[in-house]
Amino acid sequence: MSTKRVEQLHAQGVRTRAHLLETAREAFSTCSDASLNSIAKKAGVGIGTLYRHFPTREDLVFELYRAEVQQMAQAADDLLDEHPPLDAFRLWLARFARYAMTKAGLIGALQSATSRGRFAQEARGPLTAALQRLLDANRAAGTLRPDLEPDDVLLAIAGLYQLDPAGDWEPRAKRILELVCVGLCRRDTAPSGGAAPA
Amino acid sequence: MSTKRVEQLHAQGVRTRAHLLETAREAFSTCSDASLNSIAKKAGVGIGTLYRHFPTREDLVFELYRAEVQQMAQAADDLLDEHPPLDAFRLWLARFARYAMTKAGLIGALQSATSRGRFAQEARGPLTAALQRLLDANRAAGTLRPDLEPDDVLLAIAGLYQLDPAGDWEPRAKRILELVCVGLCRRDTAPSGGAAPA
DNA sequence: TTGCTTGGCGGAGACCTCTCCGGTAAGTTC
DNA sequence: GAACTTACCGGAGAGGTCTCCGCCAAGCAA
Repeated sequence: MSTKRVEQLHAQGVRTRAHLLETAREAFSTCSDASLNSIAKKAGVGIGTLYRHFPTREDLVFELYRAEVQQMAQAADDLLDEHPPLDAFRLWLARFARYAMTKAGLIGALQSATSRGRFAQEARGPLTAALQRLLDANRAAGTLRPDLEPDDVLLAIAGLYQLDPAGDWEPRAKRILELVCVGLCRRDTAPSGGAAPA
Repeated sequence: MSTKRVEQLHAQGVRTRAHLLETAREAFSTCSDASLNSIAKKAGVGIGTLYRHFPTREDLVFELYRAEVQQMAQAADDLLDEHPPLDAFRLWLARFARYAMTKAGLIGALQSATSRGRFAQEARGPLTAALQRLLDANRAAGTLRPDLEPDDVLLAIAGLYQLDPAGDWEPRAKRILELVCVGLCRRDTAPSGGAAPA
């Protein structure tokens, strides 16, 4: 008994956490708003255990999609490498929309990320950093307004959160993003063409 | 007993409803997210009664602010009378933001109004109608993009819903609205000045 | 060994939202 | 006025979220 459990000193917690995550991923893939209660039950742990590992629903969801968020941040760099700054920015926004709408539950967590909560720190970190790089590149290229902050962008695209992931969100998302892009462009520059500066 | 109750035929329901509304207004003014439970209790009615009168929280909140919503719709006309279309549009958005942030609970109801629910119909009715008038006037004046729908605007300003009414929301709201306005303007028109059309 | 500390665990319980249904009283018909 | 209809009322109960606390076992010190 003692030898068997040698590696399980503190490892028990790690395993419980991993198991919880696995169960949650499964549950969310079936039903995007599965109750935490049901997840704990399905994982065979008490509800208290779930809550100690993930104090809020957002914590759990974010943990589940941490990789996706990182990937989203990474995508900013990739897009900047392969495209002109403004195009990169636009493509990134489109990808952001698709990720948010596609992954069950991510949208809800993302929404609260714009305000408070642990998710706010952890998700906004990579996200705002990525946005900052995009904005910097565009500032250098003179394509977007020079006074923009990542938070402005995050707030400007908040309309995405109102969309119903189960419905026909794509055309509406496209419209929103288009509007936002125009709003973010330098006033003396045409949004996609090559108008003469003032 | 019978004479006393003459006017309470069906009026009992009306009175209960009014009393509920009164209690709710009071409760919300103290705590913007008072529980429906506590409101029913404070009003001295069963929770079921509250739910029959107001099937969802939004129904209750909307009823509370119905006058404000009407007023907001009316304001669109007033502003159009007194200002050029674009200014009217901007002033209206600013007022919208202030109303939404100021009135406890309205913001939450407004948020869900962009999607589904009874509030969606009832609040969006006046709101989208007002927006439609603003958009029409601006279309005629050539100031805003001619292809805009009220829903686009409602979605574009959804960032407001992320703001914390208790915090320092004003500068951020101002930034959002400014961005949105630029995005909604005709591309060949400067947002506030008089640039030459292409 | 024998405590003592500490991380991890489970679930009772407080409180909430929302549904459903039996009871009751107002109004109606005969 | 007796029976019937219909609105309205109250609260039990299902199911959620989240907190709190007692329990256990591992690791550590004497």
